[in-house]
Amino acid sequence: MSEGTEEAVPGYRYTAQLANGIEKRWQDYWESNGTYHAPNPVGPLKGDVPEDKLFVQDMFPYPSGAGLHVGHPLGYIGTDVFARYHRMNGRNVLHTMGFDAFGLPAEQYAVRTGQHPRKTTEDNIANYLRQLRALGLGHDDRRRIATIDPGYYRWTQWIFLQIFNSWYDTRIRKARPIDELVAEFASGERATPNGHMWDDLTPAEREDVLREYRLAYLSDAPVNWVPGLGTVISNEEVTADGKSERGNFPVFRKNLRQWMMRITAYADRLIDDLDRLDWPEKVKSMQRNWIGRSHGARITFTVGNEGIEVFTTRPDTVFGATYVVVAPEHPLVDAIATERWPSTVDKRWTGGADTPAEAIAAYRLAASMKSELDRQENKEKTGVFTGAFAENPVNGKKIPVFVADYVLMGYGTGAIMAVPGQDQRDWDFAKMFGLDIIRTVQPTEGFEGEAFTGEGPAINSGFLDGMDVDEAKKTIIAWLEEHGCGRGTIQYKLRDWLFSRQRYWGEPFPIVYDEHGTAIAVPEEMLPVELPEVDDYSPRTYDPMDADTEPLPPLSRADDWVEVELDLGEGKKTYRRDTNTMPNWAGSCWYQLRYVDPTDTERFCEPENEQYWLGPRPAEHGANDPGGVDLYIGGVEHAVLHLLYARFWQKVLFDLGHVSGDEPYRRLFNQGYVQAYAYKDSRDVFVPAEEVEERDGKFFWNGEEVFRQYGKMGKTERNVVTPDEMCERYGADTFRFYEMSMGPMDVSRPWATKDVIGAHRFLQRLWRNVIDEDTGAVVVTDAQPDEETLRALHKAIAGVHEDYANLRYNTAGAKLIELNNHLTKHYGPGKSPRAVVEPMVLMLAPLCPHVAEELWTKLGHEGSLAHGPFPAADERYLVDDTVEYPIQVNGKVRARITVPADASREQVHDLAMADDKVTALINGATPKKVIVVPGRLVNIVL
RNA sequence: GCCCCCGUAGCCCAACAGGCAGAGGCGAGCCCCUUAAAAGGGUUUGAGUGCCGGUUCGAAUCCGGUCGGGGGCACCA
Repeated sequence: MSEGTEEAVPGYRYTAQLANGIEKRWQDYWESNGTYHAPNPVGPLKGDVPEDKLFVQDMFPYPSGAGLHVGHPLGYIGTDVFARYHRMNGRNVLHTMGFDAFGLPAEQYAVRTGQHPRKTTEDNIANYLRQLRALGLGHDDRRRIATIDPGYYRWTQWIFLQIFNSWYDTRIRKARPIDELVAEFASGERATPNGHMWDDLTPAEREDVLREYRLAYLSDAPVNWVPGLGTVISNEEVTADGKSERGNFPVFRKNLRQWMMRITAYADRLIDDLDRLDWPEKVKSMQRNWIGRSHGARITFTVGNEGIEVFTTRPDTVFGATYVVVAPEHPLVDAIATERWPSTVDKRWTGGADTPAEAIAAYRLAASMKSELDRQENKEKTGVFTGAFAENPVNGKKIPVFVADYVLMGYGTGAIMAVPGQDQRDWDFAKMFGLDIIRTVQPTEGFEGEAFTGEGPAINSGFLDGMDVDEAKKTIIAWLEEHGCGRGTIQYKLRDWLFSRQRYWGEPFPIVYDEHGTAIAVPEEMLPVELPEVDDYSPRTYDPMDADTEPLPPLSRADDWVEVELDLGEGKKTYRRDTNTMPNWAGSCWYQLRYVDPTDTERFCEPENEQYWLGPRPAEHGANDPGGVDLYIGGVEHAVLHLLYARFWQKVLFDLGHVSGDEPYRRLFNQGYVQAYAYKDSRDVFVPAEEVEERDGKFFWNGEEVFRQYGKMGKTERNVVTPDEMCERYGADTFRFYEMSMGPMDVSRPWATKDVIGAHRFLQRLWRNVIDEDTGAVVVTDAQPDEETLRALHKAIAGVHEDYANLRYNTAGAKLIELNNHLTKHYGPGKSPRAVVEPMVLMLAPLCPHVAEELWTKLGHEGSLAHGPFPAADERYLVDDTVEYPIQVNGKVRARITVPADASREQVHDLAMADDKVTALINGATPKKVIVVPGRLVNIVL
């Protein structure tokens, strides 16, 4: 490179190099001055706290080895801009970021390399912190946490014990300490399940009773076992096609003793409280859907000496039940199946078998071999007759009982009454097997479909005839209850949360087992139960298809750790530790509470601090305010996992009196994704996106045509762009400005490196309006800005205020560009009035904090602008003296008039009618109508 | 199959509560600076809002339908 190249660029031009210097300097300044430290009311972080506070939170990241790409910081910068804006307006703003650092990738990396997962994870965190710092995020670094820190997971374990040691009192719809339940049993106020006196039960027997109540409990129910991963997973982690979300392995239902969380106890509150949250409708509806509350009835159909209880959401259609279906796994199937077929049996019903027992056995076998996917893809109805008939309790009609796999054992009672007239699935089955169809709801006029699921009057339904669906439901439920053959009930899709995993890199359970295998809580003062050092981090994994395998957790091999001598009140005894670990979600269920009081060693969070930052504020947010983080930004992918679990924990803690609000996140916002183009060659292999050239709408790499696709940014796709590169090429402020100006926060958009230059040029132009590029001197004038400029300034202030407050950073940025362009055009470089430049710099600060700080200092101000002032708009300059009205004639603009802003409607009308072009068009006729919209336009209708 | 969101200039996006379709950026054209170049400056250019219909004095905006894209759920009784 020749020396001449350098000469061309003025010494004080805002180049990437200059920006990088400024950025580094301000990052150091902020750090050493604790600029973003937010004081707490009490405790180690105590300080003067203004009443006006704001808690902004990002969904914290898992620190992956790949580091951040340009998509990740979109939300982080978004929260930062919001936080900075409010901080400049005088609020006490809590904004920080920690790490959700337990998890599979670190463990798998450890398995491959023998490197301790803590080492890899901490290295990755260090790299993340370096990247985050370079972006100039205004985090309170005293509040950083990582879920893997023993000082953090001590409290995760503590909360687990709170949940373990409590039960849900359905009478008051609230969790209570388990001791209070024990007291009820002991006093006889509540009877034990087998009728024995509480005092007569052994400790193990008592524990068996309590297990049915505890909100965290051991269960032997069927769970999702993934041999390919060597662990069990929760329902929420199983994809729609029955695979594991991670690894995409087959999932098998298997009975295993596992930890469960009784989240179902909270189903109603989790649904009902959604109405009190300022969340995207989409997320709310996903949660409603997942919890799946449906109102209906359970009705008993007698079959010989047995009674089959069915669940239905349409008890009003019971007169139209023409058969009953039970799931293949239903426990009553064998009891009700008859010895042989009735003589008149329909051939289609027998599955070709000689007896019902044979038919059922063959059908069950076939059903069990079907994968989840088969069941879903092949919706052709199948089933066999049991030989038995059930009696419909409302009319005594005998109807056949079938076994069919379109009824699932896991939902409702595993049995249904089939009403083909009003249910399409039943219709399909009835057609296939030649069963009766009775309509019990009058279809609407002209209805041509099969099953009718709409509203209408009841028909063929005895005493229900003529009633609408709602009334018929109420009436029949009352009838059923009166006659003792059914009752109204509510059914949920939500299942209890499977809470244990067979992994190494997670929180150990603070539980030990005595010689009877009874689970005992580790006393609080012995927390945290730390992870032991092991030689082998891997769980035993198996052939992904091999369902007949058992989980073998890595911790179970740490013999010295598993066996532990403790004195738990009975003298020193040997106990065995629980060898499972908690799922990845545990640490993120409560981290907002720890951000509030990160260094507290006595409690997970002091009540004063919790109330200040997270407590309900009815005065501000209405009487129903649940409290919680003021703004929580993250992707929509956690809609039913993290966000449901966190709400559940919060409610338990609230019930037990540990927190003052019953929701963790008052306002949720889903940011969009930054996506990118990727290119594949003719062999379907990705090529480096950066090296692809576009010619005439086609794409080429190394002279060969390649094909473009749009999607996520990733290593595999070879299209990753990192913030590091952007900072190096343009500086962090340019990167921030560009990323925020790509579009509104909630919209996904394609990354376009070539567009970044626009943001950079803007900052260069703005810089040039303040600083002489050759000398570095400040060049603003002290002249009074003219009227027009003041109007432009105050209009910008008003607009930018509103845009920042509503997360419309793209338009805020545009207004700043507009204002700067006005200065350039109006005054020329270096001649802008200080009175306009200063507020402009302040308004720029939330988006581009480094360059704003630098200019603010150069303009002669001491210290940081992080805490304001933020300019306020002067109303006087927001209204114009005159307004230009377009005059429409029959909706088309034909003329324009300029009138004083305070002209009355009549004056505008008269002036418009007097306009030459208008009079020419009207040509003496009387208009039918003249519409004057004040401040907008005039429309003359001829 | 059911439910939700989105379609504005070559591209990314604006347009308050129906009122002149354009704020901003990229690109493109032209000019200036430059030996040259561009991560410099200036200036110009742009679509009638996917499509059809309705309501209205007036529709990108409201309503109905349709096409295209994205997402969620999916035999949940």
